[in-house]
Amino acid sequence: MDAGLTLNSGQVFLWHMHGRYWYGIDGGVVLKADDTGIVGSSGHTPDFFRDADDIDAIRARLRRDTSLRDAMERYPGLRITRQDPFQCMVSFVVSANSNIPRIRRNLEAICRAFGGTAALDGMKFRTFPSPERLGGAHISEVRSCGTGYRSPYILAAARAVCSMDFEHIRAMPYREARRALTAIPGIGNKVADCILLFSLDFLEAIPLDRWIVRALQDRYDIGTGQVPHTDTQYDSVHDEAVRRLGPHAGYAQQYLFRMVRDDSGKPLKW
DNA sequence: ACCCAGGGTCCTA
DNA sequence: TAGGACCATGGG
Repeated sequence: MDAGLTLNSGQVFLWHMHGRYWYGIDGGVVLKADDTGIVGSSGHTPDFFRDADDIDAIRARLRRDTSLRDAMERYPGLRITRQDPFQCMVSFVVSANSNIPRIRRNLEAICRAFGGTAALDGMKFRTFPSPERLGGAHISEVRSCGTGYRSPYILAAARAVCSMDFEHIRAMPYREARRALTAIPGIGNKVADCILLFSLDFLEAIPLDRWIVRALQDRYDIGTGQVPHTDTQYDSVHDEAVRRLGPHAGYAQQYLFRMVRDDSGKPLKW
């Protein structure tokens, strides 16, 4: 497992290197990681790097595809993360039409304004706020985190989560789970797929952003290369991609995303 | 002064 | 159901 690669692949935004370890916020706790996995925590220790997945079997299945074989050879240590669902939800609401350095700044501001504190290895951190704390904030307080027109969506998400059970969604069929999330204002299909893939164990979720839809068109002749604009278009592209890439298409998506970003001249920059 | 950023929503035909 | 405008903000 390559922690640096995984933590800098557009899945998480609140991780930093201190010394020879990575430290990151995952909900109410601080996690410590290296290439062996999670090696410390201020609280509980989740399966953040999805060690329970049979990664060899997943990679063997994906290797049947030429593009993915290339991507997996370039990024052998890349993994999907299993994040705190509420933090993941807010992260990708914030990500809409933004860029990674700014998403990171916005989320750090949210932790600073509303989050709790935790300590690990003698360092102090601000953790991610609870849904109740963030949902109880005033819109102007959220706006001061630099989140612009997404600010009311952040509040809507936090308040929705207060009367919602992520475990209930985790147990639903994929399409139904995605539907439950897109019922929340500010969460469309792409953001819902990020939440499902990165925090709720839906490995068939494929976040269809501008980069992935281009890659699916270029490499597989799936879709038009334009970002899907309606549910019908999104489902059509998603269904065809899963048919082509299999039930772990979410992993495939992450290898492709990393590769096309690196090859674009606009590599992921932290 | 432009254009773009891991989009979503609302309006129109 | 498909196409367009608009949305705040910061960087190149």
